[in-house]
Amino acid sequence: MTASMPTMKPQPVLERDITPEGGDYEVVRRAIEKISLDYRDQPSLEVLAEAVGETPNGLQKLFTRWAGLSPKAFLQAVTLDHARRLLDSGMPLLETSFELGMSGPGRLHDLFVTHEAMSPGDYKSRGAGLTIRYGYHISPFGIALIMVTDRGLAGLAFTDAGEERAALADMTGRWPNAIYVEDMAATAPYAARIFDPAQWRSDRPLRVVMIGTDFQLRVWEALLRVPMGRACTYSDIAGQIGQPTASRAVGAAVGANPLSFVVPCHRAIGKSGALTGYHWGLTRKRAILGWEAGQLGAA
DNA sequence: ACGGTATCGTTAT
DNA sequence: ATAACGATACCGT
Repeated sequence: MTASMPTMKPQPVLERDITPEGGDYEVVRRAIEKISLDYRDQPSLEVLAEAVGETPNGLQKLFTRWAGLSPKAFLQAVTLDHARRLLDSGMPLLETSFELGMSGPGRLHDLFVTHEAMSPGDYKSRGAGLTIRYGYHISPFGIALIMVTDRGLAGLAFTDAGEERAALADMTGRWPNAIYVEDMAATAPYAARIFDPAQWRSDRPLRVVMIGTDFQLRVWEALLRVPMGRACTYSDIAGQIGQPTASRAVGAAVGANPLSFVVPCHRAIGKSGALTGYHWGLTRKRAILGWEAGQLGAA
């Protein structure tokens, strides 16, 4: 109420949304919510359009522009069956044959990443001595909160309009001793390339810093090996890091992933094919998986 | 589909 | 120390 209310948030100024896909997400999100709510009765395009306040034609266009996938195809991509298919198709996924040291260049199948591990005991604890610059950017999956250090990308969170503050608190709470500076100019280049598949190339690897416990680091590194268009189970990862009975702990570690999307925690699903959960909302997980399916088709 | 239980890293007392 | 807590999985019913 008073003039001096430091917690009163200045509404973050978002980058102008030049790409249509970014602005589409709000509608897409509502459509996905509707779809997952009653996917059993396979809602028609008309019903869907009605629910999100678009014309059938408009929704069809918008959806295809966003996902590279028609609403109908997307609807299929959200079913249990499809999720199960993501698990199987062909070769064993988490082969140890990949060279992937604790810190050293690792490689993501799609987005290329070189990562540096920073376990809290190893470095100063809880981000002490670290300066983190952050900024909000429009992404295909809502607003992305991006955090960088001078060594590379350290955090990526998602949120929706009006909830930026909560996402920031969530992230800063993970490394409470770091110094935070809002600096959109520093984060914008990351936003631009992370969400544009055309820029995922090995000749320009994305530098990433992973801050977590040893266990978490092993889980996140395992995730980095899951290629786009595929999925693995929590117990797959447990087995792969040599602790086959720890699938529940793996779930917790996956949930603690500070680098959403870049470390593809959305590709971890239950053994039944159920999506089970996502820190930034199950709807977002569906959106990302569906969007990836569309990107694959476009290639 | 639902309920109980073994399991285990993390966080908070 | 220890208790509570999951984005699990498995076994009943």
